Amino acid sequence: MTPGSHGQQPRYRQLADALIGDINRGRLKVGETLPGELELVGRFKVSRHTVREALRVLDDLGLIDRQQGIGTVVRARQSSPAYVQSVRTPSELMRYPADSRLVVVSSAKVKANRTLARLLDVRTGSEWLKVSALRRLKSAPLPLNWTDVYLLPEFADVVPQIGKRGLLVYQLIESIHGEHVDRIQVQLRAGLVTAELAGPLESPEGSPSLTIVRHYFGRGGRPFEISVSEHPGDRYMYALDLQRGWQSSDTWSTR
Amino acid sequence: MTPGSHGQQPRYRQLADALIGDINRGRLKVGETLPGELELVGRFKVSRHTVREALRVLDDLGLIDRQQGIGTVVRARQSSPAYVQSVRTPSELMRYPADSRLVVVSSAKVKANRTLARLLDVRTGSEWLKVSALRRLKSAPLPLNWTDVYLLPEFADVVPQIGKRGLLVYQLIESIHGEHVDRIQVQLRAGLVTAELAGPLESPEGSPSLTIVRHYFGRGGRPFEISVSEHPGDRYMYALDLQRGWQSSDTWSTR
DNA sequence: GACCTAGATTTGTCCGGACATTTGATCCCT
DNA sequence: AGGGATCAAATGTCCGGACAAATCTAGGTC
Repeated sequence: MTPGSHGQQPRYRQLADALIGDINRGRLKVGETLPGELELVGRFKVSRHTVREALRVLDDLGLIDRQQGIGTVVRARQSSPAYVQSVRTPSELMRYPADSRLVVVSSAKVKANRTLARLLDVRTGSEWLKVSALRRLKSAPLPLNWTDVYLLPEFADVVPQIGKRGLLVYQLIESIHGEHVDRIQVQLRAGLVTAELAGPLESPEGSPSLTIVRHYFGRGGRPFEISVSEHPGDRYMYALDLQRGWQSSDTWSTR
Repeated sequence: MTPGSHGQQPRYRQLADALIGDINRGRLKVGETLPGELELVGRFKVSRHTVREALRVLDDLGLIDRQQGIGTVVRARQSSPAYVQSVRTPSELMRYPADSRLVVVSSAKVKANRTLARLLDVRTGSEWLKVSALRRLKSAPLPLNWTDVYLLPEFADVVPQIGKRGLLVYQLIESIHGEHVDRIQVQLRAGLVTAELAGPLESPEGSPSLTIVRHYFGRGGRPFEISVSEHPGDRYMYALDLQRGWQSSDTWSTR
């Protein structure tokens, strides 16, 4: 193995690539054990450190399992990509109960500071219109959730329509501005009801809350709307129902 | 640093934990440069290899950036969720990170009392085999989640295989018993780390936790496996990424 | 056949060393 | 003031070695 020349990969990467190639081609099969470290040392004329660095690359890709005393076992032919499953329709995914109402509480222009930029995964300093709203059910005394919607400022004129036409915010933007949602990214994580939201949500500060962050991307690949919702734990559950065999009727799917 | 005693962490992990603690506490601040490798060698009386192994742990957690000629810069006070789950197919939906291990902690027969029956959405009085397990990431010092798996008693024989063949529990049942998953229902809600789980999860009691309940239904429409997982809030984020236009290659879909 | 022990195999951890590469700072010359 | 060369500092890569720990297998004994 001869690195050191210009543009050549380090030895450990060359070895990693060779092993990955063997696995991808099926020469090394899932379930099989790789040659031991010492054997690879002999075969490729490199140090054990180099071999271990190469194997670590495969490990990071999820292609192999290493275990002391046992050896290195192939466990996937290809590293798994990060993609998403298909659902019926985004509107169904986003849907709240039919009898719920979204009531805008406030709106203001904000510039994304470092913390907000990280939360929204946008550029620090970028400007957004922040619309805060409370969703209530007619049938329930307590609010369902609190949502902060961040819009590109050019879509400010949809704010008066929010909660009024039975459409979701991104649908209002599609309807009024011709913007087209190409991709939606949804993140769910555990949060807590903050002191600030305890009042509006009528929930004890510090109680559990389900945080859902949604990014709506247009054709150009940039997000034009981002929403952050807090759902007190006892009032909201996010559910998926998967069934083998059904083909989604919508054109939404994983990419 | 004195490892070698029973149950003690390797030196590189002790050093990693010390540095992580400094970063989490703010003693090492975001944007600051860590002491160089040679300085850490001198300060902690370990080899440069050990220092580099420790720094790799921080790197894997997303806490630091290392660059040749510049140094090691702190870039996050806390690690981003240990795992962001984005998926292509339902089987991937159920998958956890490539380098995670599920370790069975206990198993016992239980009869569903009223509370459990409601949680599991099963009949009160029905009998289940409850298997408790902890999932850990190789690359993360803290456990990812705690899972209670409830199985029909007739599938008790798969328990010794759990965590051993790289298969999910329902796949073990399919493989060993010919049971067929026809439908999976996934529910996400906000929870809290209970007193009981604070120890095993190494997370403060009362801190937020993402609860995921999964029901696996067979052809007859009855659930044969139900799992309840608790993920401390700072270690897990559930993500969906939807894109218009692509057709899923799998036959699963929502209904 | 079951059990126990010893040995072999394999990866995990740790050490010390050396050189390569990258980056930034400093100094000198024009 | 600007540009180039040099040097120092830092991480990246590679080597060889040693011992620890985990696992499995073979052989012997009961």
